Amino acid sequence: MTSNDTWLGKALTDRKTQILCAAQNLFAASSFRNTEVSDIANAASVSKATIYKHFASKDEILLKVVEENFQFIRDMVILRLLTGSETPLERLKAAAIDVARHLEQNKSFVHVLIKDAGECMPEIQKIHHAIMHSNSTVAEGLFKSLSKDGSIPETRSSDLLKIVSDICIGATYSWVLGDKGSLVDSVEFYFKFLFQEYRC
Amino acid sequence: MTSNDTWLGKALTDRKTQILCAAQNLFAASSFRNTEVSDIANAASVSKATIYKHFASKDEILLKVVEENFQFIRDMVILRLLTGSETPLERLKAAAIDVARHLEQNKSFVHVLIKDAGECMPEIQKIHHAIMHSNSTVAEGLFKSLSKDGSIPETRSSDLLKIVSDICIGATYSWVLGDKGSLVDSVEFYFKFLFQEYRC
Amino acid sequence: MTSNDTWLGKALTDRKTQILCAAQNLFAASSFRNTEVSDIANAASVSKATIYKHFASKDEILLKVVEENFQFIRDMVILRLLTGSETPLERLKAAAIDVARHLEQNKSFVHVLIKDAGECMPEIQKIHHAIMHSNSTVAEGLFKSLSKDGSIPETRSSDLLKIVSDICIGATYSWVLGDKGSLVDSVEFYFKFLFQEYRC
Amino acid sequence: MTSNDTWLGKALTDRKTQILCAAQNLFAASSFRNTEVSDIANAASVSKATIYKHFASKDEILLKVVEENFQFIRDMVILRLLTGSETPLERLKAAAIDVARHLEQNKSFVHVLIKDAGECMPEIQKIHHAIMHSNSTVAEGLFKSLSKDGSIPETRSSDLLKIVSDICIGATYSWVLGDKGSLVDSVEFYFKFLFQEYRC
DNA sequence: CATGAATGAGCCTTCATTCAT
DNA sequence: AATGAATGAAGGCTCATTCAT
Repeated sequence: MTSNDTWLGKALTDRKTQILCAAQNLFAASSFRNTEVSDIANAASVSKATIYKHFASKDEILLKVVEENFQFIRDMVILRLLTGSETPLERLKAAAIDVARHLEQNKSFVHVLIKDAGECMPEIQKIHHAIMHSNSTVAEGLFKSLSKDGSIPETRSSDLLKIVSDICIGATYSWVLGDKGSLVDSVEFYFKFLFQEYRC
Repeated sequence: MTSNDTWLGKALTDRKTQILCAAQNLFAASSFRNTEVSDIANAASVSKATIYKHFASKDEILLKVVEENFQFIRDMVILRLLTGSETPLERLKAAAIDVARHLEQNKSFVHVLIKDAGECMPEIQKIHHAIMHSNSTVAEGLFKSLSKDGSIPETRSSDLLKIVSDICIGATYSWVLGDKGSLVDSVEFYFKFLFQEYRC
Repeated sequence: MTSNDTWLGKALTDRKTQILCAAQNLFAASSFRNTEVSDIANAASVSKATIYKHFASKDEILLKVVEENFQFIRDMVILRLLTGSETPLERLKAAAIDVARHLEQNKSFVHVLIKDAGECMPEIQKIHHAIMHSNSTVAEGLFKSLSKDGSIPETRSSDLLKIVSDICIGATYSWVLGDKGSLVDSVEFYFKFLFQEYRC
Repeated sequence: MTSNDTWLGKALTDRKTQILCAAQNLFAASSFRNTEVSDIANAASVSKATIYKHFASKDEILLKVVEENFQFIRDMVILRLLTGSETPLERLKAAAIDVARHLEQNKSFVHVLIKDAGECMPEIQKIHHAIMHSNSTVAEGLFKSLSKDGSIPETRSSDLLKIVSDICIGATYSWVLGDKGSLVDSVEFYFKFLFQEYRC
């Protein structure tokens, strides 16, 4: 959980972390374009020159914010998919809910992602690809698990990943736009809807 | 398909339409931030001053691009939902596929929407709200139709709208990120998956 | 007197006069710099293009405003100085008061003159020179009159003209700045102060 | 005389003073309108951005030039009026001559004042009012002095102030227009003419 | 002749970035 | 290492002026 003195699990005593955390909040509150480097400097209580000691450019700050968040989430997902004694589908659901819970506690990152997608399309595409394609750790982990199992015979496992991924993306987008409700609840509902109650 | 001489059904002989069309393509190709007003002027074969005769600011150009596209889509959806002799669910599917087809032929607008979401969040939220809530024409049209029907007894119709909406948003996002495949196919697949083959 | 349908004695049915009158009022109300040609066009109820049929540039409009006003005033002064049966000093006073009265009824011209002096320094200098120096009609007229007379023996007549001129300029400047009081009264007071009551 | 390394008594080592001094000279040489911010930057040997660190806008530069000059002159007048052992009238004359001498050494400020009066009318009106009205330090100082004295029984002291003020304004205006002669000499001449030689 | 539409040159202002201290 | 001061490159916007109708 993002408390007042950590960001993605890192202590805010670290200059770099301070700057990234401040930047994320400002980008979320207005946008990358409308946030000046001096705003970040003020919010992080450092000088502009200090920022340029740690980051090569304003763009790099955004890049690092996105990279570190994505890395954090990927680690979280992989850990959840590959460990535990539940069925593969249950692990997928658990991973999705973990991510949803994390985003719910880091809404500012989602805002950054949506508002400034244009500035970090390559990063977004990279992780999207990394999750979706079978030569990625995430997808491989899931597919191997499922192939051992017999739970989803009618659907190819790559289709399943896409369905879950798309509906989670949509749910997240809606959640940010609507600015109310619980993302975790939405994701849980969708899993029930897709795989449990409404299915034979 | 968007031919070379119309934009959202309007003739490109109109100066304003020329400018909006050029702007949309440039915003999509790079981004709002990285597009200069003079680029738009060149692309639309008019002078900068002419642009400022038609729009109060650069921001307003983006706003109008988004507004006019949304209006076009809304009209398309409403028409499809409220007319025709199919069942309500079939009409919802048809509307979704119409939108998907339109977006597939206007991919540049989707790029603008995703890349520059931060610049037009209010507009996006407005239409999202307008579609999702029962006092809107879209939602009312669907709900009334469904209540007359008995097709989806287990699910509240507002849930249905949210499911379809979220999965379409997610599909659209993925489609743009992946930069290949057909959005129409995705949407058709999801409708089948949700409501036909895989259900009892 | 500037009534609603004449400007410096010319009928406002004439396009050029319409434009000059409108321009003078606008320049006075804000300033040359802050008045756009389109403002003048609107005020004169003509199009911008029509203005450029009558004047080569915006600068020329200001020039003509100043020139025509100065010409009008010069004619008025000369007529008053050279005709009439009063003593030369009385005629000088009468001329000064005539000018004061005219300016009081054309305050907008004084505003233009003060606000936009920087744009028409050459014209102002030209008339200032024309009035002050003995090879000008004004000065010659006065000097000839005074030399026939013996009224101001202690003062050279060019000094007298400068005193009267300077004090009238100062009075006019103050009158515009103070935005109240009567310029005619001021000028009359100064003539009394300088030449009658307070002198032996 | 304004030496090369001070402006209104302030060292030109100060950035703000450098900028104001450069601006005053440029405004005087051409005009506010025709002076670009980059001209000021070049003349002051700083960058445009530095100018905007010190002043909010180009307009503010002109405002400060006028304000600081007026403040300097007011202080000079007040000091001269209120101190010294001469008679009040002599002190008024001395103050007027001090101002004349200052302006003669700062002709560029007078040029600014006359050329760009339209841009700083409020400031000009403010100081004119401050000098002329009895609740101002300047006027009060003079009036109190005169009332103790019996030197000008025939004239109300506020009339006196207006006469002196107007004739000095006129003399200054003429001096700038004529572009030759000494302002100090003019003012001395007028004081003699008004109060000494020519009076009984 | 009158005009609405179009323009291009140019200005003010901003802001990411650097550097001397 | 940290900073305050300085900057240059660039962009949004304006407005006097022109031209086809």
